[in-house]
Amino acid sequence: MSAVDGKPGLRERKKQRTHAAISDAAITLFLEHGFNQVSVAQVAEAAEVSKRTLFAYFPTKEDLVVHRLADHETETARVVRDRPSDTVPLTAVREHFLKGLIERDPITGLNDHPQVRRLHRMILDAPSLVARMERFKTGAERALAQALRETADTPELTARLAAVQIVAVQWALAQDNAERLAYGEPADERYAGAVADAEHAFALLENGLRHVFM
Amino acid sequence: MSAVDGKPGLRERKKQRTHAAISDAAITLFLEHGFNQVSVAQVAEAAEVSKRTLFAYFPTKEDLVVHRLADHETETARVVRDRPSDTVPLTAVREHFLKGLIERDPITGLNDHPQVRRLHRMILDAPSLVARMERFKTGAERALAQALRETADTPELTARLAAVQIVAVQWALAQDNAERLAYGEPADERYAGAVADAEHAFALLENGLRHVFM
DNA sequence: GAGTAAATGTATACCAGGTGCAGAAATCGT
DNA sequence: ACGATTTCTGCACCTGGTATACATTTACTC
Repeated sequence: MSAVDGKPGLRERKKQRTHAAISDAAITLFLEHGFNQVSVAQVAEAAEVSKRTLFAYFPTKEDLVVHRLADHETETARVVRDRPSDTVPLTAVREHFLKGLIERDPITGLNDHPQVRRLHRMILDAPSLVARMERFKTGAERALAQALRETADTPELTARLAAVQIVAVQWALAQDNAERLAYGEPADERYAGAVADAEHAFALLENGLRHVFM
Repeated sequence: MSAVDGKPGLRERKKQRTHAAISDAAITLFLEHGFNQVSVAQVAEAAEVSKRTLFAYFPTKEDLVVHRLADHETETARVVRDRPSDTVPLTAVREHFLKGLIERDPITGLNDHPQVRRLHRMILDAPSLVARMERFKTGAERALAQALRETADTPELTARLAAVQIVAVQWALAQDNAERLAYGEPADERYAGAVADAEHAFALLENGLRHVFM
């Protein structure tokens, strides 16, 4: 058990290689033929691994795709936690999202690299993957609610309400961007609109729906 | 096709009876033994129907449970559409939700009848059912966004943003109520708190998160 | 460096949800 | 009552996922 060693040990390295091999084989096949058109058995064969081993690394077929986003699940929560002490949570989240737009972070929906777009399309075409993304969203809500409670000592319910609103809005923005790129609009061309929409959305979050309806 | 006849025809009636028989058998078995512990084959047998026929009526196992909520998917959208002309959408939704609390509408999470609570628990215990509920939520968002666009001519993106916020908040409120009832709190005792929380939540929607964090 | 315990991997058989198909049975219009 | 049309059924089949029992590899100890 060499946990803090510089050398992770052969076993560990081999595991990582296998993990990557399976994941790569999966993504490659899925992108080429579609998620539902490729069976896990085929993925296992392409990765030169038994089906059972595949399921030892990835609990479900969907995880073969979604595990790459695992870090993003707690991203917003982390942003809130790590914000400067003179910054209010919502501002930190907005700044982070705008930075994501600049960097064309795929999670903002504003990345038009063919790989990313094909991945996006693949997910939308597979209901089980869409469902998985929803679960992902729920996880983000929970993490954010906890971060709000702990760093802005927001009361329980308020934290949950704020969290679901913030996550839902970010998600909607990203979906809107991705949708437009899927339609063929280049990211660079969309950028200005994406920023404006984000500003609008976060202003809505801050000021409420009052101004919309009245 | 006798759609408006008094006589629906034998075929139609039989279909409805079969539909109900399958659904009832499913719910009964699921409540008794748990969703994952009962196979669709068992449901089919209990309903005296072939497995193939079962899937002709319900596309997936989850639908055996969720089809009962189908109407609720567009409920908020309907409320917005049918609101009096001098009422703003958010107000209509709030009033409707508060009315739901009074009536102990299960969708508000404030119904503590044993049947309802067991159903709720059953759903939470089955990941695939939870996933299905999320999809349900997404449907509600879309329907509401459209209603907002059409009856309050809210611009596309704004409508979507408002819709996801409203749906998310209602959902959070319902979940919070249901959670407390699951904990053993009687609905009548919870009622006052539920109303206060709902008012708080809708005020948040109206006035924004500004007052929370600043 | 040999030997052993622990961890990983494999083959095989199995279960459950879901679909395709061919034909039997019920319902409908006339 | 009769043919046309739906609906139901049984069966075989595919796929995702799991259990079991066994083989292989790695790591640790002396």
